[in-house]
Amino acid sequence: MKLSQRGEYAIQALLVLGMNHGPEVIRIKDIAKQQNIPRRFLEQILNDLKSGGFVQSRRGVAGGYRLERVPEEISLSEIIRHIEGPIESSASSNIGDKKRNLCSDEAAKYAINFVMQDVRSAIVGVLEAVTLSDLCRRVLETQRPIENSSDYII
Amino acid sequence: MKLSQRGEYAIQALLVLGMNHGPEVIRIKDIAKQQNIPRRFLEQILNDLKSGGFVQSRRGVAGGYRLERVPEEISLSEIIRHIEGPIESSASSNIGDKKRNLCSDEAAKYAINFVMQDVRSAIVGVLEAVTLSDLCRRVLETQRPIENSSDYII
DNA sequence: AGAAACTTGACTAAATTGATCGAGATTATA
DNA sequence: TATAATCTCGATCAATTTAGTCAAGTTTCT
Repeated sequence: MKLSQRGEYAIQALLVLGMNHGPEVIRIKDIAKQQNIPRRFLEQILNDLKSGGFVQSRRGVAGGYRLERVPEEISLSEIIRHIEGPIESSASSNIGDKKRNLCSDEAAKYAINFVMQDVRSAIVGVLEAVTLSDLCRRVLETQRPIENSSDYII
Repeated sequence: MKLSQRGEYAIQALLVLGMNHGPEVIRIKDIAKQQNIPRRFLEQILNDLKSGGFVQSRRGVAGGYRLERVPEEISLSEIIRHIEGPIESSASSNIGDKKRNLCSDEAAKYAINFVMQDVRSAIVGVLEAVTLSDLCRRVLETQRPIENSSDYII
């Protein structure tokens, strides 16, 4: 399971918007600079996120982007599903559930697909449980240095 | 998580060898025909599986392939890891565990990567638990029709 | 009016994937 | 020993996907 560059950029951008969640918008340029994402590419991605209902945009001079929903209600699975395409489905063959009279390659594919469904469920299970807000919290923890103990203040 | 064609073919081929596990070898040609896999492509794949220690080969007129290990001891995770490359790793960035003084794009990537590690663990967890022999059993169940009940025998 | 920003759709380049091919090496067997 | 059948190895090719760029447009603030 590898996240595409596009997917990673999308989450990074949402993370920036999540960290600065509020009424004001943030410019593409600033997100691109802060996260080191090619600006033109990011334009595409944000546009895509907009059509997915994740962000709102404002045009014109004071324009930019903001989240359309609160970070607590955006799960990673939604984001990835929208950017990378459906995680589940991709049922390699369109063998329904008949489970009978399959020639041997169909039988093999069916068995393989069965396991892959379990894999996909496991993936979704993890991603479903993580929200944008969870990610933001983790970023905060990461960025904020020690500051809690063992600093000798005379 | 999508299995590449190559990966699916590899498992199909191993499945054929697993279903016919024994001292005799099976020809590429037959596997290709039975599973409807392009022969030349399958040659590549079986060669790769050989270098991975999954199958043995015999050259010459009565040549072919057989499993190198018993199907009970070959897990899907091993197969996929060998064919598709490492599932875990792929740590997008080489940020160790320092977790301090990261600029904001590194902090974001770090947080994302953290979740993706969970995803990979979940994937491996599922695949680790399924052996080639499990898959063979499922194929048998699929292929063998009803025959157990509700067939009125006068 | 003009500058700053998002919007849209086409376009290109590089990487990956799926597949094919030819020539070689090995081995049973007639 | 000749030969046909089979695996082996490396190159090559075409299609697809991915990453990224660009130009021309629309909107909005001042």
